Amino acid sequence: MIKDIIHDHLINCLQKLGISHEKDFTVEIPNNTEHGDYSSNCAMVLAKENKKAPKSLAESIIKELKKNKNYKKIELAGPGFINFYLAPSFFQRIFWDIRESGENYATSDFGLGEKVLLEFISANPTGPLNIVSARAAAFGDTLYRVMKRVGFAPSREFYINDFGNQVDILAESLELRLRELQGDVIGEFPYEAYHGEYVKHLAQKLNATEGVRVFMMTEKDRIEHLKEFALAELLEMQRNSLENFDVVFDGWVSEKTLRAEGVVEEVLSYLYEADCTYEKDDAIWFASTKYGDDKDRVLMKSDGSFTYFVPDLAYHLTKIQRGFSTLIDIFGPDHHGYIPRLRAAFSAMGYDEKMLEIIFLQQVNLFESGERVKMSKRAGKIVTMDDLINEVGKDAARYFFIARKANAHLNFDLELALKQNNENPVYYCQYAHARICSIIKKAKKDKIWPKSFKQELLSKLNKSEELAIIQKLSDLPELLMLIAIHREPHRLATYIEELSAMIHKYYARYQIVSAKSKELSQARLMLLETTKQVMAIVFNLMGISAPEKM
RNA sequence: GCGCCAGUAGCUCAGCAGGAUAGAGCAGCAGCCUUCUAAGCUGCGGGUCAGGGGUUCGAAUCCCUUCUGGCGUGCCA
Repeated sequence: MIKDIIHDHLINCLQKLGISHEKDFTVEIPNNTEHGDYSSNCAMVLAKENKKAPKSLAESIIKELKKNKNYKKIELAGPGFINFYLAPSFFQRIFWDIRESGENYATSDFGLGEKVLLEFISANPTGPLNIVSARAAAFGDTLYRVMKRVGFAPSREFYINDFGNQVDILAESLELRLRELQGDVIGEFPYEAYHGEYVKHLAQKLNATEGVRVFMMTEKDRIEHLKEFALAELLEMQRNSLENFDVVFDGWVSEKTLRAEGVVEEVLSYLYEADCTYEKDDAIWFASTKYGDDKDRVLMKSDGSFTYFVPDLAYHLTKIQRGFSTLIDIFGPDHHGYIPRLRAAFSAMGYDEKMLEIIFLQQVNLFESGERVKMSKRAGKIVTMDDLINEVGKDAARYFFIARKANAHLNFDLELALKQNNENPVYYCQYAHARICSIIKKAKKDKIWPKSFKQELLSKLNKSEELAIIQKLSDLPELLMLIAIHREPHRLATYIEELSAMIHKYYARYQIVSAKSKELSQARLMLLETTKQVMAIVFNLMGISAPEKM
């Protein structure tokens, strides 16, 4: 990476000059192009420890730096910045490296194979996935893809909450719908029950295959049977929705199975050993306040059943037991009260709570015609993930979900996502890719596309727009590392928009295919071909398609 | 009340973990298709970075505080 190369040069010079460099300094791309291609603050940062004025320090560093031919110009500017203007040949060499890397460009072993578990969605299996789940799916999956590319060993998991109250209510709701179908008068549908149409559909399906036989079972067997049926159906439904969204999980972990395997008891015994449990009001409590929570939490309710917390904690324990050293939970906006107790339990069991990392996704508001679309889960009036994908398509949905940072509310404009014009950033970016494809097609038709691009063509790429595109391409490896470290996939969207803008402008300003000389055309085609490849890499990370034509 | 998150152009949002004159898209106005896709490009206007204090060479960015909005504060999940 260019920044690293410059940073290394600087360190070299500092050592040669005997300048102490305890403090870290940076090399960055200035936001003002008049400040060079790259800029370093090293003279200002190191001034104090060397007891020199920033400017005089900078002057001696620059004198030494100028011996290197990679730079066209090096300037001292402002309060002591060192600004670097790179020689075109330097950019051209960088570009050639990017080309040679091909599809492997911007892969690295940066993550050192660290096992990271990404848990996301983990919605109740009691209905279709909603749009917050869709956001979580896009976010989690893209983060996964980026982390994998830069050398982590990430894994995606979905925790199935297939035990307990909600599932019981689901079974009861199904039973009522079934009885309805068989002509029973059931009166008003209970408030707490699941009102969604999908329950009726399940009932119809079951009625068609099993009919009255369901009611010949004992009540206990019947409820179990209904539960199993509904869970299997709904899980399949959720899995399908996710597949349509190009999100595939590496593991689906069932709460019910965990309970059967005894992990829950294991967790309880650890908490008990840590001497942080007690009994009160017929319930068993976890003294989480000992570890920073603001109130103690119930582990076992007075009716003898566990709270949601205990099996979930057991699940987290299995993550550690399976060798994951970083556990990332991607939660919806309504769970942050839950974190202190999870952390407290980690501490109590002797694990470093820093292993546990929580990312909160804020809520999603749908807008249509400038009006907020109101949703009500209780009344079964929700816009589901499937609805959204059917309406705006996978590409637009994934793009818009990724384009916002996690902890910001997301206003999803349905009309905008549907627009096939310049107002819609998804199309803007995909169009840039399609444009390149069509230029390449034309070049092949006009027979100026070479069998292979010769390295000598590089010197033809010297327009400022061309060098800027190369610089942008060269940013990607570092960007992916930053995205992985800071868990910020939204930066992919910013990147692809900037790159796309550069391509559209380049297209408008320069003739590619019928440029004055064949060599010049080929040089530009070479640049575009590589840009296309880099764009495809980014689109793939975002899980959206890279269309050849639009 | 307490806790978490947010507040940047008319709107939707970036801002590279402290850098130089705060950016982009949309909306508004004015232009550009006999030429590789006009789903594009060019130009113009638009800001008390919610307010106030602090830290330092330097703050939208870090600390404190006030205000506004969202969410949470179950023996629900």
